[in-house]
Amino acid sequence: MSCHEILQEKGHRLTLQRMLVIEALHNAVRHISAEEIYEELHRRHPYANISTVYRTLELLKELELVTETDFGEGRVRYHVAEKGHHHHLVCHSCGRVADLEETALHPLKEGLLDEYGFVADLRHLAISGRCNECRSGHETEPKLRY
Amino acid sequence: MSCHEILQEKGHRLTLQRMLVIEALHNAVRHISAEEIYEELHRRHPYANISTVYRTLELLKELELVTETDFGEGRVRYHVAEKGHHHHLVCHSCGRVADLEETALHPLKEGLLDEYGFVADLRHLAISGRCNECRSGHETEPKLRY
DNA sequence: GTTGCATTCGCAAGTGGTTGCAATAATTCT
DNA sequence: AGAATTATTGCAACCACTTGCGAATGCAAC
Repeated sequence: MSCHEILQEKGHRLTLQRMLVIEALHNAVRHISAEEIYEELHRRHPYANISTVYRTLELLKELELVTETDFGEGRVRYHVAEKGHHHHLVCHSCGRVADLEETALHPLKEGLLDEYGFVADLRHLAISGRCNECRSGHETEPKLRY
Repeated sequence: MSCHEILQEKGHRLTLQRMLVIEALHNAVRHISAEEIYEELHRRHPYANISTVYRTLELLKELELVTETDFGEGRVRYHVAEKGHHHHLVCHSCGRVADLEETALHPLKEGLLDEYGFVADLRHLAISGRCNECRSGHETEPKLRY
């Protein structure tokens, strides 16, 4: 089911602004910022406001259609949930971002449920640290970011 | 070794502002916000500015003397590192915050090191989710917060 | 197609946090 | 103790994001 159908089904209105935000999210190669989404939106709808972008992102998060990740840039990035769940390893030395399979956190999740009865919401987590390349002294420019 | 000694040893100046920020952090019962630290500082040094608080906190973080945790309030809270390391389980239904021993994340940390050679920096993490009380329908007012 | 109405939007102001810069003050050297 | 040096501060402007509010609009009912 598409984002549009889910929005409509839950009683939310399908406005032009929302459709353009969803389109920008789908067209994004990797993780996109609110500002970047706004640029796309603004190009085709010059009167649109960035607060609408933030409100739409908030709605899509609640509906679990997009996930939000803080890579430590001072701004947050968004990703369409259906494109696949994963986490990230962010190196604070070189900025390199590696993807981590969702299953890597399943043991922790199960542990928290068994021990504390706590259902952890671990979606699109960014774990910061120091990557193998930087640790071994071969600091290189990372190829993949965000 | 005290915060004061560590600052001085690393060549940082011991200003009144810094001493008052450190004092506020040590006096805090649990996790304190920058605004709360600023109130303490302002009471005894009316010309002090909140940017100094943020800059001091940034410095203390770099020296690993304080940790920063985002409980999802829209502001971040700080805690003296030497008071003990732990993580937090934050319920997004009732706001209850439970402490989680540092060791609970050791298996994950070791796994990331073995599999990816990645040294994860997992300090004072806030894991959001739904707590046992809320899941069982007995939603109560939480006693402990932050 | 028109009407009615709740939802959504644009705007402007506000919040938490950061930053560039000139003035100030902690430390070092004499 | 006083002068020189340079880290640190206060200030003001800025950034990412949020919010209150009145105006606009998508949608449902006729």
